[in-house]
Amino acid sequence: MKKKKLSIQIIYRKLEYSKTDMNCIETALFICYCFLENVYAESWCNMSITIKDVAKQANVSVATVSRILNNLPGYSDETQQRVKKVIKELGYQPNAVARGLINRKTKTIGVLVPNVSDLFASEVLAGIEEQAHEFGYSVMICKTNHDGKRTINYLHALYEKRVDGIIIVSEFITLDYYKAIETNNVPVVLVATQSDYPLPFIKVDDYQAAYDATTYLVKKGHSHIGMIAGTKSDAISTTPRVKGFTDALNDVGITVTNEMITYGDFSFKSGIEGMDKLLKSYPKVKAVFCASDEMAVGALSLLYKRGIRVPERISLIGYDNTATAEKAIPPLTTVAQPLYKMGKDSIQLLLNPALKVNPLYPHHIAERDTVHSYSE
Amino acid sequence: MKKKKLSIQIIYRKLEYSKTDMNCIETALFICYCFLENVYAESWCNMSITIKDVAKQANVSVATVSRILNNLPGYSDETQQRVKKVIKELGYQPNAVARGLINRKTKTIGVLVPNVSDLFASEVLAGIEEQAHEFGYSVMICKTNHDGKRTINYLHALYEKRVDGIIIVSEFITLDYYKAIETNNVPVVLVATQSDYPLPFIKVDDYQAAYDATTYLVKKGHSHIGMIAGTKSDAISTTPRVKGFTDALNDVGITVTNEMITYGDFSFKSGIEGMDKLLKSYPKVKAVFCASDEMAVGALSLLYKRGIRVPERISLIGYDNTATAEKAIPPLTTVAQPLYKMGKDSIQLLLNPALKVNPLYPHHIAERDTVHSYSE
DNA sequence: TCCGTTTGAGTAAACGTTTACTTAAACATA
DNA sequence: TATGTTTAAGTAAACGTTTACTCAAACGGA
Repeated sequence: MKKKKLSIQIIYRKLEYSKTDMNCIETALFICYCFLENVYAESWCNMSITIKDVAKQANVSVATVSRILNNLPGYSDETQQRVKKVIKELGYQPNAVARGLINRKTKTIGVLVPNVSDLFASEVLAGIEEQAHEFGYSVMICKTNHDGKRTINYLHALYEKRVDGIIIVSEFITLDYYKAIETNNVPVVLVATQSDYPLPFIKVDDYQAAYDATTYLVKKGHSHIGMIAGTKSDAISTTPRVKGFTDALNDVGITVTNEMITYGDFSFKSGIEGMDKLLKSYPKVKAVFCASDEMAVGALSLLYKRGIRVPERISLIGYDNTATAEKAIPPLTTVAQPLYKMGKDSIQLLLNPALKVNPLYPHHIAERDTVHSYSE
Repeated sequence: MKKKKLSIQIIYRKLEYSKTDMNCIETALFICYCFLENVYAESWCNMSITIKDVAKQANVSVATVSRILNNLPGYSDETQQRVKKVIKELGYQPNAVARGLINRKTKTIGVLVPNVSDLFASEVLAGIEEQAHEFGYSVMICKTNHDGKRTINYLHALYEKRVDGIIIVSEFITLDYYKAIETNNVPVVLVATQSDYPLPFIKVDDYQAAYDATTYLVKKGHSHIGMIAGTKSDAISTTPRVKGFTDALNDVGITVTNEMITYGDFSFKSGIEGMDKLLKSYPKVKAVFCASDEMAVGALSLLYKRGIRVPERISLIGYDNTATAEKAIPPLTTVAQPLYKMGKDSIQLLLNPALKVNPLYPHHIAERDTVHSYSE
């Protein structure tokens, strides 16, 4: 224990600095104690075992230990054995923070996602996590709640933490976001969204998928088809789907009117409301294309409550093929997106930008029991 | 561009080192180029703006800049203004890695969770993320898949990354895990699980909750009650619930036999199978207590397929009150756990271990439409 | 034998912060 | 006028790695 007189000035500074510490009161008291006892002890810092300790114990330089840890050449078998033994004995764990500082690589990637607790996002997330783990990366999640300010904050936090890449799921890229992305040159990949700014992305062809879903209904003999679309202002997930729906019907000679489309926000609740509105605005409706499984299940719920049989009276087709779809009663026919795979692949693309893949992922219709067929 | 002759030795070493690099081929080629051109350029390291640049630009020392950044005293208003202006102009972003190295705090916490894509875990996760964000922490997710080896790997990875705390959700703590937890002195909080090892936790009283759910059915006039339990070996989530179920029936004079209980794994599919088995082993069954909402929905599905009306013929009560419950048809009566709040509070407990809260969180029965009442 | 290469190391300078300690000037008090 | 305190800084040493460069010994070929 080193002894040293602490001057008033130093005590003052110490107290000021200690304010930034979480356990400020304890620290302050400890410092006061040190002052009174005229003792300056560094005993409160609990050092963990570093590469230096290993080096000392094994009688080699830190460079050698580092080389052994990183499988670089430059040591004899004997040295290696000795060092590895010491590492095990001391229970040495390398400090990834120090490593990150010098390597400028943190082996960490950040994920921005509107919501963690919905099945769409969490399925993508599961894929992301899986692939990241396989590549030895950790993933930081940031729940944006579709809040612009929050998103920008997260973006900055991720840059400060020096993540090696960022994945943005289902989020519209504003100019602000893009500016932040552009200035920090950290790779970004978009999943289930797309931007006019030049950013790599992975998503399904929403227009085509909507077109196909609608055509599917037509092929099953439907002609009075309505749509419960997503958030009206959403240029990524609503506009193309509405257009796909409209075009598909136009192409078979059906004119789409306003009464046939209602807008929600992709949620269960908005599915209930949307179905209710649709029933009023378009009473002849026999089949409904819902822009999300959640809304489809909401619709299902309302129809059940009203005693309207699905698919006998009204057919329903969803979008996403989340876990909800197969668990619905009756099981929901829906447009399937390969969410898990999209998540996995986004990591691949992020870590290997050279990899030029087709950003448009294949969709298909998962046929279950909510679409009635008149065709045979 | 500095010029310098590269010796063969150095080239050799450089090439060896570059193997550790992701883009090894490019690096190697670049080095070869340098060799051929007899040029040694450091141009490939893209430096970002550091505190030194700010200091230089503002004509102060780095210490002053640091103090300003951290709101510590020791500078005039004028200096502060000048420095802040420079910070903005240069777009300086502090390096959290360097900060973490010296502070031994990374403002990051790790979350171990069996699965990200189920509603139970993701609801807890949402709470965790929310509270962490409010406290200025980032969260790293680790999907364990209930795999012991993978979990240990994650634990080590988190320690290497020097997270400030770890939250473990729904995972049984093996001796191995505990050893890892014990040696690294990083705080840990358990959510929706519990251990014989002395670790703080937050969960619902499973025994009592199961007891209450069963009693609820009894009070509604049921006497032929079955149970679809979880994984048989699960001492945390199955044993107490089975015991609660058994005790509740015993207490009203009903003897519980093996045929009245079937075991699954909490999943939708196992709910289907469980219901099927139960129907055979205990044909008189009129009400079923399911140990998860997923299984309850599975049961619902099977009953629907068989044309068995819920709740008229068979009543169902679930467990968890995940989002599935309210979206089921009919909406599922279930035992509600405050998952989101448990997630939020786990962060509070982690960051403030002094906080001595009751680890047993309140449950209640969310009454919906799957339990028939004979009582009036 | 001489010279170039390989092997098995070591030394020390980064990486970008924070902060302990120092210092000079200004201010306050007796 | 001394003396002590406060203010507004600066200097330099950490933090725990990686790695550029150095070096001596061993080796190999002509």
